Amino acid sequence: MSRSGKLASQGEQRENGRQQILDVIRASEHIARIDIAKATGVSPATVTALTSELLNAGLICEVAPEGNTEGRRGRPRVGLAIRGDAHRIAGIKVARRLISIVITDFAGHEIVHHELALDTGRMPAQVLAQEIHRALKETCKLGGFPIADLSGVGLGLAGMIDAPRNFVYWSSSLEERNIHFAAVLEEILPCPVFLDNDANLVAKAEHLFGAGRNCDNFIVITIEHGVGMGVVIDGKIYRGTKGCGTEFGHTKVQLEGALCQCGQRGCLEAYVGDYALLREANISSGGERYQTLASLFSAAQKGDAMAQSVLDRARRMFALGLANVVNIFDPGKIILAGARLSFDHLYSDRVIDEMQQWIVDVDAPMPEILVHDWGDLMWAKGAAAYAIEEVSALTVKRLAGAAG
Amino acid sequence: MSRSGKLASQGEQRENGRQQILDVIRASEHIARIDIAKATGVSPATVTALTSELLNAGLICEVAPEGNTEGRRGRPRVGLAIRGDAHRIAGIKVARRLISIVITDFAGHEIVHHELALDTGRMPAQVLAQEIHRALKETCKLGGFPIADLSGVGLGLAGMIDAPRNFVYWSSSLEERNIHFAAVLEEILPCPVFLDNDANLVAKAEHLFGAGRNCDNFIVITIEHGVGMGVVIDGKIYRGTKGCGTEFGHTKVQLEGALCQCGQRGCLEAYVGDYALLREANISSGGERYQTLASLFSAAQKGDAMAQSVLDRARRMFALGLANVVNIFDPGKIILAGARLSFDHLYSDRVIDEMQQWIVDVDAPMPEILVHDWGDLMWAKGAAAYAIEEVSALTVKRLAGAAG
DNA sequence: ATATTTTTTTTGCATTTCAAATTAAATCGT
DNA sequence: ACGATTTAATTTGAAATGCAAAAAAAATAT
Repeated sequence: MSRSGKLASQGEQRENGRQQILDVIRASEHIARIDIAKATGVSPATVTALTSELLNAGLICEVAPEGNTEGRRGRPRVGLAIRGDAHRIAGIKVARRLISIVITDFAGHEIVHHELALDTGRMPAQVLAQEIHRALKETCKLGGFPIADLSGVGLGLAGMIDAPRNFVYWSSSLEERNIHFAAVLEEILPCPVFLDNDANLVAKAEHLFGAGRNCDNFIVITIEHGVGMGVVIDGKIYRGTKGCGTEFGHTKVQLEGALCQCGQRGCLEAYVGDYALLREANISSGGERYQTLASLFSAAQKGDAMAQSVLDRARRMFALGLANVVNIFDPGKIILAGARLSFDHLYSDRVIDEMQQWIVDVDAPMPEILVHDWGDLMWAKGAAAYAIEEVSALTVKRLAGAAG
Repeated sequence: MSRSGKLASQGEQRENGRQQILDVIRASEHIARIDIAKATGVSPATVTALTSELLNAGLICEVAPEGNTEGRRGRPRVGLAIRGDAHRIAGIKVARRLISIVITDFAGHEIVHHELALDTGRMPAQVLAQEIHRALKETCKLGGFPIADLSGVGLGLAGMIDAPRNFVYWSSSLEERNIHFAAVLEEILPCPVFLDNDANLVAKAEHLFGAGRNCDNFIVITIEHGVGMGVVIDGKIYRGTKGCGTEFGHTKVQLEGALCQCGQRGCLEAYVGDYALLREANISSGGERYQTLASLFSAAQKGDAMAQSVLDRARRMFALGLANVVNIFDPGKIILAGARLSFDHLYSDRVIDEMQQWIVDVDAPMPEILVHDWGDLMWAKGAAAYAIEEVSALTVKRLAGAAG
């Protein structure tokens, strides 16, 4: 039922207002109170009241008015911005044999980053927690502040994760299944830990700081070892009922198709993932000719028909998967995120053309499709973005409790 | 951004409260004020205030307290229910050569229904509007009241429809493309018209009156001539950015696959739709052996290997499509809606088993999958459900404007 | 009859938002 | 230079709204 909002009790309402204004400020670097009022529909009087609370709490600060201050009549507008010093936030991504960490301020600006090799890919929760703790301490040392300064840690793991519950169904980095890993970490870290699937984290980062900044309905496709998807609907990550969300990489694109690393058959990932490409190419060539994607690409460019056909199939399968996503979600925007190198073969005009041909046709423009190349720290930054949002919410909530 | 609600201005807030309470009452036939308070978290004082407004407006009425009134101490609870007399609502479904109409009261109880043949399947908007007007007048006559008594009309069309804008991109019943068909109808009808895709309407009906009554996250799959899907997320129909939503039937399940009536290849519908089954069976048997689905089914039951294989493939494709929906949406419940007969072959333990095998695995229960057989009037009832909800919202909004 | 229990309504208060008025801080015009 | 004008931010006062607590209502239990 319920077409629009619920009735909110006074406290909640105020909390919502504060959070909403904080969000608007974060979405635009600098913004004057009058523009906050216009953007939110809240009256200027209320904006003044709410922003002064946020100022008091130290979450935002006044800055010089934006750009063309000259030539404007009237009282000059005062810019408001997130106060970076308010909090230090860590974002952590645990990959197969690597921990990447970014520490940012509350405005999302990077303070320091660090990477650390892991001996093994999969380990017990206690051990991984210790490794993370160690890596985090090292990173803080690099930044020149104690670990106790951190207000929150965001952590991205590959696997099936119920983020609202901070619960890991399964992760390729952990030996245990069904474990509250955030709780394990919180025992040795001095601040709250927020856990999520890595594709969702990238979506969060795009929404807070990236190509989705002024868009509340979009989809992020991540291509790394596997294929992931993060779905933002009405400004929120869509996670489904179990909280573990949207398994684009394991949607089936072929009945009884290729074997996937998840053990099932016909998964999209089993056609477009890097391991899948190499496997297919080596089977077709009857040997171990290709050790890296790069060698496969160059063979194709040199005209090797077999290499071309392997990449070709991957491209078409990817276009098909994307078309299905468009047919099902009708998103406003699709962001392909990842290290450009690893999916150059999957992003070309031919993919777009093929995809278009499979999209149910209406007389309306196709969703915008764009590539956002973040580099190696993409995942860690996403984790930081998530933690920033959660710490924001916590702080605002605490504000609501304390101040009147 | 914005994790939870927005700040609502006073009027909106009250409107939300009224709407929320009306929704709770509708969801439970009878309910006492104290239980509304418990269900919504609103204080009893406010529930009294809001319900008295709704009573004054004539939208709800007091009824005898529910069941076991004996043996309970204390002041007896007074049941509240939707006042059926408040409005008369029509739900209309235009199928290929048939208009079905249901007229219900405001509580969703059927008053009268009627069906009318159409000479042609596709026609100009003006002509279809006249036909609908005529059919509606006849139906009202059957019910013994003038057409002017109607407060709202819900209309379901097959095709691509942007419901919030009441806009038809394309419909198999209309010659025109890109037309505001609701506006055409409203010129000759005495009440507002609400237009939607038929699968969404069924989802709305399930949510208001059916198997989704106490569930805010579920998916409805409809199987008729084609295959449709309605997605309910957080209690609202998900429609995507163009408003034309979720084209499950045209997701691609096979690269370069079977030809679909939409002109594209590999659509799910082209494997499981009734026309697709007959086509495939007749091609395989090299003739025109099967005129109806029933004959194909009976051939399969008698052991005809070819017929079995056609049905078998449909079943597996359907399981694959369902699995993808589960992998992508992770819904709490899946409702297969339609005339049972037409998809008995698609609903069996084997489908569930195959589907399960393709669902990404977590240690959590599968979504509940259930069949809801509505009979022929399913679509029209769905249209009525939609109109009831919209008329509710309009009335509550008007209340907010008028009363204080 | 009186006490007890439970639901509903009333009362009074605290909060909150907004419109309108006011103040603040700049440029424009002469 | 100095008032007029313009625009932004703040203050003020009024209206609304939701809730806790108290009161009233309506039943059963003793």
